[in-house]
Amino acid sequence: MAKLSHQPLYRQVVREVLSRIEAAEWRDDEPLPSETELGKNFGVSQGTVRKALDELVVEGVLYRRQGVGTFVAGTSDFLARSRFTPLTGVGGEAPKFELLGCVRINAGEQLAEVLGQRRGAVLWQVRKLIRVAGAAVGLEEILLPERSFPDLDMRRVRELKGNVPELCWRDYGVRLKDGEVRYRAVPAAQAEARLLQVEVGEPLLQLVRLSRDFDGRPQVWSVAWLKTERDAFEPATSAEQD
Amino acid sequence: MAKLSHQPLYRQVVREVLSRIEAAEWRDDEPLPSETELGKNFGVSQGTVRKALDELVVEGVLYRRQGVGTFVAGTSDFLARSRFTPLTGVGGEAPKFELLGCVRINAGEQLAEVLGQRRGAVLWQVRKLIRVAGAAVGLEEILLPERSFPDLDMRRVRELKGNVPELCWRDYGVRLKDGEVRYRAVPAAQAEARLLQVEVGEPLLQLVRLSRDFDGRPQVWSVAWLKTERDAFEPATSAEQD
DNA sequence: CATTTGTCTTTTGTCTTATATAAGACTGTA
DNA sequence: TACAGTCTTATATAAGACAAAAGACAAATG
Repeated sequence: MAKLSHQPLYRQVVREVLSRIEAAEWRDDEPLPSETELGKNFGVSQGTVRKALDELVVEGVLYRRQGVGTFVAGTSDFLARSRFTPLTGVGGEAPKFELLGCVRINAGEQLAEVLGQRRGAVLWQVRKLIRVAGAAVGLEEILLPERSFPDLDMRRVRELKGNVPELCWRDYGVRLKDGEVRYRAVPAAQAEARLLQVEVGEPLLQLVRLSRDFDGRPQVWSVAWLKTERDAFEPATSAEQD
Repeated sequence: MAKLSHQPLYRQVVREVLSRIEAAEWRDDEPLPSETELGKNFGVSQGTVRKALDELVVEGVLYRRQGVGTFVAGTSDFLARSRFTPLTGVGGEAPKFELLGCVRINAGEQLAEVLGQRRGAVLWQVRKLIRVAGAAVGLEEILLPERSFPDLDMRRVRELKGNVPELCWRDYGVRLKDGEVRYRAVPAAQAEARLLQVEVGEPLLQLVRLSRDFDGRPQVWSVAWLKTERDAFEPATSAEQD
C-alpha cells in the first residue's frame, strides 16, 4: 500500500476498506477476504490489517467471528439497537417502527447551522412512532437536508420501514456514524401527548443527536421522545440520621 | 508471567497491573515503568504489555503521552466528567458539588437485590447538590452498602468533596468502573423541587447507575436528577406537505 | 442408519521482534 | 544566556510466527 497522506499504514487500510464497502464490494453480513488475503492485496501484514479492522469493529462497521471471518455489519437505526428503559419491553421484545410521515420543512437558524446548511434550507422530516408490544412508547423525528439527499420519497422510506441510516447508505452512499446523544427531560407537548397517549406536560425523555458521516461532515439531525414507564424505583424504605 | 487461569497473557497483565495500582505501587498521575520495562518484569514482550495497557486506557484507568510515559488516571466522579446539558455551563464551567448529607438507610427489596445484599441491609446514603455558576442544576444520591464500606464518616466524605469513587478507592481499595447509565424523565418530587428550585412535577432528567468494581461485583448505586434548561431547541419554522 | 469422534483447512486471535516517531534532557557553541 | 544539535527513553507502528476456534467432512461406533 502506497505511502500517501503521511498517515500510519493501518489507518490507510481503514480508509481503503471503508471505501470498498462503500463501493459495495461486499454486502451486509457477507464476509470480507481473510485478514491474510487482504494483507496480500494491500501489501501489508496480517497484523496491520487486523489493527485496521479492529477500528472498524469498534465503530460498528464490521463484526468478527473467530474461525469464521469478518463481516460487514448492516446499518441499523440507533434506537433499534438501544437499550432504553421504555424500549426494553417485557422479554426484551424488539421495538417496531411505524412511519408517520415524510414532509419537507425549512430549517431554523440553529439547525441550519449545525447541519452546515444555509439558513432556511429545505430539510426532509421523517417521523416515526415507536411501539413495543403494540403500545406507543416513543416518537422519533429525523431531519436531513434535501441538498444532500435529493429525490427522497415516501415509498423508499416506507420500504425500509423508516430506517434512515440504511436509506442514506443504500441510496446515497452516505454511511452514518452514531453521533453522540444529548439527553433532556421535557414536558410532553400537544402533539407528543396525543401520539404517546400521555397527559400534556408529562415528562418525556428526549434524545437529541447529530449524526456525521465517516469524513466528519454533519448529515442527519434527529430527536426522539420516549415515554418513561411508571415503575418509580424506590431505593430505600426507612432512614435514620447519622 | 506464569500461565495461570488459562486466560490470554495480555489479560493476565491487565489484572496484574490493576492489582499493583490497587496496592498503591504508583500514585495518581505518576508514570508506570515503561512498557518495555514492565514487559521485562512480567516476562512478556512490550507489545503484550501495550495491549494490556490499551484496555486500561479505554477503561479510563490509565492515560498515555507519547514519548513521555503511561500514567495512572485519578478516579473522578462520573458526573464531574459528563457533558450533560445542564452540566455544560456557559464557557464549559466545571460543576461544583455541595455535600448535603450522609445518612444510613435500609435497602429496599430491589436495591438490596442489585447490590447483592440481604433485604433490609444498611446502606450509606450520600447526597450532593450540583451547582454550575452558583445555580443548583442537579442533585445526586449515592448508595453504598455499609458492609462493604464500614466506618464511613461525614468527615472523610467531606474531605473528598463527596467524590465517592475516590473515597472507595483510597480508603477501601475498591476501584469503581463506570457503570452503564439508564436515563429516565421523571416529574420533580417535593424534595427535588425545593432543592433545585423548580415546580413540583416539572420534568427532570434522571440518571440511574450501578457501578461495579473490576471484578464485576456490584458496589455502588447512584441516582442523579438534573434540571433541563429551558432553551427548547426549535428545529424548524415552517412546513409544507410532501 | 444415525451419531459421534477425529482430523484437516481456514479463519481470527495472540505474542514477539524490529523499527519509527515523539518528547525532553543534555551539551557544546556563539 | 540563547539556541541548535544529539542522545536517551518513552510510546507507536509494522511484520511475521504461532495458537485457538470453527466448520466441513471422513471414519469409527452403537
